[in-house]
Amino acid sequence: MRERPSRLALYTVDAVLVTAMGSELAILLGRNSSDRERWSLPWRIPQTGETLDAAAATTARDALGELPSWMEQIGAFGDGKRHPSEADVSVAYVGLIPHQTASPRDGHTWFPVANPPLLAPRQRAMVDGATKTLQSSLDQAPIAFRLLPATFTLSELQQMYELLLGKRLHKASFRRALQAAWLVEPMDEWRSEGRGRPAQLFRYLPKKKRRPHRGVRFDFLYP
Amino acid sequence: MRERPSRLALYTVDAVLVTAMGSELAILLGRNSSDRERWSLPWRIPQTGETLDAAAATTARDALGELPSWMEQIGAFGDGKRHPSEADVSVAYVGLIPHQTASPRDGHTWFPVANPPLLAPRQRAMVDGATKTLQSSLDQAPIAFRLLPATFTLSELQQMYELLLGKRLHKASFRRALQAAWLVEPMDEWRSEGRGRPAQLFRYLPKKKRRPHRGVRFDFLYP
DNA sequence: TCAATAGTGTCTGTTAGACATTATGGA
DNA sequence: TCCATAATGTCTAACAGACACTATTGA
Repeated sequence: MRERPSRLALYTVDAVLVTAMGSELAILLGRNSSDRERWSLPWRIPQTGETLDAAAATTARDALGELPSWMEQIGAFGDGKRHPSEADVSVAYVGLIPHQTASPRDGHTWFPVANPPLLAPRQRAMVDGATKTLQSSLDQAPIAFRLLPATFTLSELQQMYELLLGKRLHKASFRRALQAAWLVEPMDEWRSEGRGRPAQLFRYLPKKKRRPHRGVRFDFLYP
Repeated sequence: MRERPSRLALYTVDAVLVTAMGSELAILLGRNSSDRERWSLPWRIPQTGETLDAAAATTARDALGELPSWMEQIGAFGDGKRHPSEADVSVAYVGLIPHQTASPRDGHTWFPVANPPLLAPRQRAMVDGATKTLQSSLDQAPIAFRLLPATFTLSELQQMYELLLGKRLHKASFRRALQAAWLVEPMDEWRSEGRGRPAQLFRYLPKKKRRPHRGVRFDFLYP
């Protein structure tokens, strides 16, 4: 059984590890150390001198056995909600796991992000924050690419975007925008998936390009 | 002199308070408590039971005498860099101050954000994070409006956007997009600024509108 | 052959930016 | 009057979405 956290630890680092399973996103949960009936996000009390980013990476590796293909801090959570540790504050990270190749360590399982088991309120907030972070940085960082294997079809890429955005996208528009962005390179491979014409495989290989200049957006509804 | 932080405090809450002074952004700094020759961001050790948001608000009020018109958490900073307190980690917030009406408390002064005095490395990173946060949520939240007084001209609003974005904007396009967003209401007042035709005053009053549906963007250059 | 999916060409309505023009005050 | 700024109308190129069509496989 995991050792009880020291009373001196006033903050933890928690990881929301996300992968795509079929047509939905999944997060990795482990058995709660104090109550084996319940589940919790992987977390860790940083060693002295350990950076936050390093602690998050270690947390992910301890739970998964491998490092996420992409990690980013979500923020600090601590609005009086309960946490498996006795820490006042938890610094949350979101991490992406490319395929579902990784075999979680003992006691860890993937759960659908839309329908997780009961979590401590603060961890519940972190999961919500993770999906929000992924959506909002979807067009600023290669989130979808980091959730896919090294080679993929354009339909798979579009489905990943649709999964992350929670809405359908227009096929021709999607491919036009993708081509203009110089992000993928076609391979000399095709993949046949049941019936229908086989799809060409691509890999993520961003090339130099001019910064897209967009106009101002006023996308907020209310204060 | 400010009391020395307790050795038990493992994290602080720091506030990056931003206002617009003329043609540049400014941040509020106070004298460092241990070395009066140096400057630092306002910060605070949260009381037990105090939420992070509440601690950030209190930090701002203690330094300014008033609450910011908008606050948001930037994230947790702690990559081994030094901080005026002995905390391992600092949770940073950015706050907006509408005009420069507020008179900072003793020992506090506004500094240009582009050219601040020497800061502790971790606080320097928080200031950079603050401008990045403002830029990236500029089209998701009424940042520019919260930096302006209650009534303003459209030129002032555009100049605020240009200041935050660091680039010039097209006047006609800016006003078209603004009108389509139903965010401002014209007043029955005009203001004459030196020569030229007087400008009509507006106030921020967002109205119901349909969510704008945008296509996918691939705005990142490299991994 | 039909069904299903990949991939592309064309059209159209919307929009961002360029440009020009009018409006209205102060010097 | 001239000049500076506000405010707006028109044109054009770019682009997003709709639609239709071709291409290529398995059943």
